Amino acid sequence: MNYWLFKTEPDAFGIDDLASRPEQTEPWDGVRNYQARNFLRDEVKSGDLVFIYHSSCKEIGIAGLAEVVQEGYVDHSQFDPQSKYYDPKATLEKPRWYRVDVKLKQIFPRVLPLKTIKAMPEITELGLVKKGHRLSIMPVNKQEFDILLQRAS
DNA sequence: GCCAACGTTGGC
DNA sequence: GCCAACGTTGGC
Repeated sequence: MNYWLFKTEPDAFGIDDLASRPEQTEPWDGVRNYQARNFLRDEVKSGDLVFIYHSSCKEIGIAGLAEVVQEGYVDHSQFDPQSKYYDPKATLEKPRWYRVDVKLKQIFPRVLPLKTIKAMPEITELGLVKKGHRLSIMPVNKQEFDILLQRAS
């Protein structure tokens, strides 16, 4: 089992949107970054646990926990000219972009702020606190996942 | 394949 | 709105 952190902008789609339809799964689509794509296509597996991270908003930080319920499959928005995620270079034979479905597990009592995470001496490997912090899908190692989960709960 | 120019992300 | 830190594009 692997652990991940997915970013989202809550003004567009946040943890409350995940929560509003608890019986359904939500597609994590629109990821258009190759490194993140590789994770979604090859490494994110059913049953993996995912921190939901809110970015570009008032309360920046980890807002809750979700579980992967459908692992990597082709993101069809890449073929749709009407979609803002349309990619003219993608073809049905050679799709470029993939997505997964997740289901909400838990909303944390309060958002665990980025500031707090950065101040935690145990958290050194997490992509958020390292240089290349712009990736929208990033792995979290088990040790740091456990520490963050405990701190957030 | 190099790299300058340009675009995007995302915290502040 | 600023700007650092990337990622992507395209000419050569």
